[in-house]
Amino acid sequence: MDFQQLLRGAALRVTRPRVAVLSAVHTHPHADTDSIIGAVRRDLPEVSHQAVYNTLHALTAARLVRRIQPAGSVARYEARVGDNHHHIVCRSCGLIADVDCAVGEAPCLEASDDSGFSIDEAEVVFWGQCPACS
Amino acid sequence: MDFQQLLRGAALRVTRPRVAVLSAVHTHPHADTDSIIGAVRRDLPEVSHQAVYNTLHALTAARLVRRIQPAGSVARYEARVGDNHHHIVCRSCGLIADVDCAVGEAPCLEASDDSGFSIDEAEVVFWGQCPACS
DNA sequence: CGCCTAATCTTGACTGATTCCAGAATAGCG
DNA sequence: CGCTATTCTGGAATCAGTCAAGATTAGGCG
Repeated sequence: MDFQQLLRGAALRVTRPRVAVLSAVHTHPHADTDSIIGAVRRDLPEVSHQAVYNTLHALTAARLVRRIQPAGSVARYEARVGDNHHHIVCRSCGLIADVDCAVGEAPCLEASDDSGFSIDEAEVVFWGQCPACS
Repeated sequence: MDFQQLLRGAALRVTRPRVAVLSAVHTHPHADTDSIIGAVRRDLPEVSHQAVYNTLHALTAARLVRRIQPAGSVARYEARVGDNHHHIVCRSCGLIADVDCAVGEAPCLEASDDSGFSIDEAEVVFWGQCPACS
């Protein structure tokens, strides 16, 4: 995966921290910011946490990563973008798994009554117990 | 609405803070903890924030209220329980509206592949712009 | 190739929601 | 009415995330 190319394609400057963050998100799907900082520092021990926060925001805005945040969790990031898939979260250990969207493009569901809102996305989170916890 | 009865029915002790919190959640759907503290203190100016946090947890565990927390938001609470409805959240102002679930009982959706999880709930959050913001 | 400037990064303080804790108050049983 | 476990108060602590100022650097331009 050519991360430099991905960054350039999104009109983002190529810096070591950014490449490392993008790489870490690809390597660790659903990781929280702290884990990403840890992963990045294995390559670049000097990166500040602020640089990682900045980068994650920039990458999210550029749609190179997606931010997910199940209720009660800190922010997590994944590199799988553009396919509108959903997630299963384990109530016990917090493990997150991907679920393909059976319906297709976002928004994949119609609201029964949209209260006048213009809807652009339907986010689905399944809750339950993972195999290890049940 | 007889809040004392609701509390007793859930085997919870009836205290002034609890009645006030339960009442506030009924009166202010989707309110965050701070708003609830404010509403409660209109009746009981001396209530500690900790009592409100404790009570909200107890009420949530007893299923007398439901906790919702769209990504990027603080915890919010609503008294509408047991009907598995969903929510629309405005990306601009954070306004939340209820959406009836078209499908029925929880979990109202099947995951295409559950990865071995046992699923008990499918939470749907629609994202868009509310009438005022669009 | 090297300069220049805006974008990015480092450092460190700060915020705000939530939790933790110890001691005082109280609901509700007997 | 008194007892005890539960709940409440007050205050400190935690933790993710943000803010801000000054140093560094990517990448366009000559």
